[in-house]
Amino acid sequence: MSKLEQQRREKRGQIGQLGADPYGGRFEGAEPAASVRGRYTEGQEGQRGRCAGRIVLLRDIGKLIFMTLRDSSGTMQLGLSKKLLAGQWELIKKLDLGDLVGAEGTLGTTKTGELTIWVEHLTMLSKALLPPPEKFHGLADVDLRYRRRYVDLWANPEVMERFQRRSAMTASIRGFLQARGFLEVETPMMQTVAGGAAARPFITHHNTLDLDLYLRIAPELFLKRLLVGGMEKVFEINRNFRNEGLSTRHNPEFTMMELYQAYADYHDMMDLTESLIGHLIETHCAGSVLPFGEMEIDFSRPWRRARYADLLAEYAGCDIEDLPAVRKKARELNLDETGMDDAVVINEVFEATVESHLVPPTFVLDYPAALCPLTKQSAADPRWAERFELFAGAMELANAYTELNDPDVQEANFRRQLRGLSADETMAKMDGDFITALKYGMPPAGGLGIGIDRLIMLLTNATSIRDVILFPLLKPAGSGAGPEALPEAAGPST
RNA sequence: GGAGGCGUAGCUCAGCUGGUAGAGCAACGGCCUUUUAAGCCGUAGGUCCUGGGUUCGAGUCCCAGCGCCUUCACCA
Repeated sequence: MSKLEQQRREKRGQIGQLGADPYGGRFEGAEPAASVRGRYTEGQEGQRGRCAGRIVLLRDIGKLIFMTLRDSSGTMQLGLSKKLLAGQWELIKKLDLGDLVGAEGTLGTTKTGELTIWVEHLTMLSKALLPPPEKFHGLADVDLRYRRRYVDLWANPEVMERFQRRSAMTASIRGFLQARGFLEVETPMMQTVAGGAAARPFITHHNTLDLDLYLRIAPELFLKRLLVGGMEKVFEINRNFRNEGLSTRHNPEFTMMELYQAYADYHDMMDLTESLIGHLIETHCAGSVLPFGEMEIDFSRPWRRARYADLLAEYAGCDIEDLPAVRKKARELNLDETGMDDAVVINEVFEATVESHLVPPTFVLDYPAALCPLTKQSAADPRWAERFELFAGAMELANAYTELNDPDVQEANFRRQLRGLSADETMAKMDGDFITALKYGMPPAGGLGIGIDRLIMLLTNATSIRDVILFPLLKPAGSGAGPEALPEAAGPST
């Protein structure tokens, strides 16, 4: 145990001896600091304030102490005068940076104009045994910030603000969809067949049933069962799990919004996507041109809609129908195209040449049908699937299509995908019950998936997905994980 | 998994061609009733990520490992 912690433990004991509970209790009627600030009228006598929060700055001038209290809304200065608080002065002298306190008193300003609660009674709410990070630089070590997000959130106020904005934005998404008649549902996260996307799943096990289960990689096949069941507009916002590499754009568990609308198609989904994200930007962002790292992204509507084949011609310089030319381009890009399906080669070239250019929001539409086993082919030209992906900031943000509702074509697509692939790489595993559902008749429908974490990244200018996920996946730290590792505290599981 | 970078006091960081470990903040003692990164005087605080090796001598050089960051690979 560090010396600093020992000192704080001693103070905790002394606070108890002074008759105060170092861990406090119910503290009624605390008002957010920002709200007090908002209602304060200068010069008007008799205004009172009652706040609770963490001591983040402490200036002890002897018989007068100033503290800066932080709550989730902002900060409030406390002025503690020995004259006003003679009965509590010994207790007040035991307070440390990081402690949680409540305070009530009259509001006023200091001669430098800072709004201050001139405290008449102070309540001890919780003793911090560990010292907070440095007051000016905050917690800067990236590893520590993720591992101890509970410190990061108040040591770096912009972190708190970003997650508050994330919460407000997801609330807006729900409101937007509910206002349009979409029903929010929850479908299984543990599935016996991990379908609806091409990704390696996590495997878990149910003991009583002695059953291996997969954490879902997508909710798609269950949401479409609900279309069969008669829910005409459904959505789900929830976690997907993909057992793949980590990057600034990938976390193994991530939040996806998927929605399905009966009797619609991918053009409807494009319009819906544009108005949903446009609405979020209008509601939660300053203007429609947003900074993103080194980039600036102009979200002014309407957004560009470009055909996949046209973008390939524009940036790769080859005709999607001219397969030898596409393969030649692949070799120029150092892609090993031997043994690859034509459609896969095309997509590799697309990803290598086009995606990095898609900084302004761009709908890429009409994908090669072979890449889209769950998508309805274009009636006009079956080589293309009625699918789009939305890119912004050179990042894939959304994926949508006109849903395939022919059970026989769906089953054939599943079988084709299963062929020649190893079990853990299977692009879409056969889901017999899903085929059964389709045989009862699924309405023609448009479906849309939006990666919520990536959307929040773009709208809050976070270039790493870890900055929009409260607890991103990290390897367990070694012995240096924390001085507070308490192996003896591992009690029985609950 | 490959490549590059980083790991030093509770926190933020210095530490040169190898020569007994440094600062600021935080802490402790003292002074101070309008400070706001408060100020002044004094004191204390180290598994230099871990383990090997080279050397008279390693925070520094070499090897291996661990963790994080970036990037590539993987990735509907």
